[in-house]
Amino acid sequence: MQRTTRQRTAVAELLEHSAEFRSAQEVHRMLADRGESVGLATVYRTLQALAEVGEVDALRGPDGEVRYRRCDEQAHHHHLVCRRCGTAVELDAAAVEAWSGTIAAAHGFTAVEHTIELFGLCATCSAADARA
Amino acid sequence: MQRTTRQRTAVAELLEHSAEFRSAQEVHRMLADRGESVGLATVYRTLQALAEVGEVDALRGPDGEVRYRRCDEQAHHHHLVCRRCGTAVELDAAAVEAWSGTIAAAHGFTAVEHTIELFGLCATCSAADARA
DNA sequence: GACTCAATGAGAACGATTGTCAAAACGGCT
DNA sequence: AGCCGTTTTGACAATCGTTCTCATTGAGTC
Ligand SMILES: [Zn+2]
Ligand SMILES: [Zn+2]
Ligand SMILES: [Zn+2]
Ligand SMILES: [Zn+2]
Repeated sequence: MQRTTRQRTAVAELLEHSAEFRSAQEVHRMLADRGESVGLATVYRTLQALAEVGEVDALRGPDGEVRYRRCDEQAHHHHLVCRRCGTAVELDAAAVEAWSGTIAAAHGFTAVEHTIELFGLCATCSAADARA
Repeated sequence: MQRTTRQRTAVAELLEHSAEFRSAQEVHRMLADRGESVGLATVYRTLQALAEVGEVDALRGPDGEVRYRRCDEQAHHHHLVCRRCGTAVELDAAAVEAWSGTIAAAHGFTAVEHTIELFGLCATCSAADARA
């Protein structure tokens, strides 16, 4: 049976209060800074578990690192993510979904999945950039 | 100045005759098997260079590996890729392009880029799977 | 052929992620 | 509270893709 441990609680807690996408390494470091140190391997395991259950969303950034975040929307959706600070906007892309399904079928592909994410600089980070 | 070497020719040549997305590691192995051995570092450098110039398209598969392939379409486009054999279909997604641009602007994001790729099993691989 | 400088490649270094396994900690039970 | 079987943890090693280093090689030029 699934047990409730200090570590799992700490990780879930952190994501709960974070609006940005965070990598396992970041979570690990942030918890350490906060004095709630959790083993790196455990952070990875916990995040993956949460993602599998659908508790959190996972996506691979342009740099190849996988990032996680707890989304409001439970259903399938995509994101517009700030590549600087990780802030994300949840997108409902019904039109795009339909498009991908149709295209795939038209080419005889099965078991189709898709990766649709938008990366940019959020308003805040854009402003900061302009000032610099 | 850019020099023409046996290695660069070999890599370009291989991509030229391959319809599938190939990773650097795969290219390196394939060349070795074919007797045209090229250093791994060189393969990486060459593929990246080709990608930068737009000679080939690069995309990161679900497993995190970057794959390259020479596409017919020179303009910006996306793909429907077989996650088994790497075969790819080039997609013209004007509608999706417009969508991503509009969405991004609506949220105040700048310098927006997008990742839009579809992965599945091509007709051939689907059939092979069913038989097994 | 001689010279110069880009290119190569073997191997080390890297950074993210996964595997290992003995020790620590839950949770149910008494 | 104390026991116990099972789950979890975490320090550390191992993987894996990719990048870096730097001595050696070779393309292009005269
Ligand atoms: Zn930002
Ligand atoms: Zn979708
Ligand atoms: Zn296939
Ligand atoms: Zn596009």
